[in-house]
Amino acid sequence: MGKGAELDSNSEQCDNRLAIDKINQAHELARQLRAVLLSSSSPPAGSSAELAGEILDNLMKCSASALSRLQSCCCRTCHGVGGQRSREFSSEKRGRCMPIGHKRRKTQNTWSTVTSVPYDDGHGWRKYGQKDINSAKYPRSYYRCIHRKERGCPATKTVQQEDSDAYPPKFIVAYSMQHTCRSMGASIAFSAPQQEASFEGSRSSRHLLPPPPSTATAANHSQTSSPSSVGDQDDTTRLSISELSWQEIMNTSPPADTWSMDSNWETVMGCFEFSEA
DNA sequence: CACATTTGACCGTA
DNA sequence: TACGGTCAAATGTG
Repeated sequence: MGKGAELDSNSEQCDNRLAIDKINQAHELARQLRAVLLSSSSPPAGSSAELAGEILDNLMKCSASALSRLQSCCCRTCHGVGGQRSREFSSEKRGRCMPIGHKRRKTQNTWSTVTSVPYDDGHGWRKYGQKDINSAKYPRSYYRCIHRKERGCPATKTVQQEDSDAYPPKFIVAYSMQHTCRSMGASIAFSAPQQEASFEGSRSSRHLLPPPPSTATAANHSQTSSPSSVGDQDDTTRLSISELSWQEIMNTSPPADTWSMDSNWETVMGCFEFSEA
């Protein structure tokens, strides 16, 4: 109907555009930062600089992913958020605009990352299914936000171990829908101490310790993050460094004389704050 | 007992 | 019609 919707749509496009610009900016900054880090005399394996390089790689991957997602997503208002599924409703959704979560294959509005620590991304997840996937060696596990009930948070993710038997094993984590449950006060949970690793031994040097390799499927490590996990942050931001918890990144941040990245770091962080708004 | 996970069935999409 | 995503009863765990 009318202009209201049109206005909303326009303003959302504006927001998306802003988001895209900001992510682009962050991506570029991350690229520069990475170059600075890696150019400063090739760091020894396992050093903080190397770790930072890895983090930045992930950051860049995630920002690229977020970008493509934003650019391809034009239907958020159409989908809305917080869709509680109902079978009654599902029968009448043949139209183009069906509610989210209705057994639609999620080729859109999803983004993924590859990580060896798929269960420790700062959100609480509850497993609701597992399936053997046709072409995959390992089953895929399905998780949804633990706040789905009380807050109607629509966020879901799937975790699937890559076919390769590499060690540490890599997991493809595909996220779908943004968290709408971020009310736990946190912006970025630098200080959130309650977040326990989702699998044994993953707290210290989590980035180097994979879940027990496996035959054990992803599901076997599905002790979900505790509900009191680190602040529910918008995934666009949080995902960027999902492979390392924020507090760990900060804890491992060496002094400025080692990294000389103060300004860049703050700028990068500043860029990502927009998604909190 | 409450809550989380497992698992088979159901159903929409491609 | 095969495949993938979700539901919900059954089961496990503390």
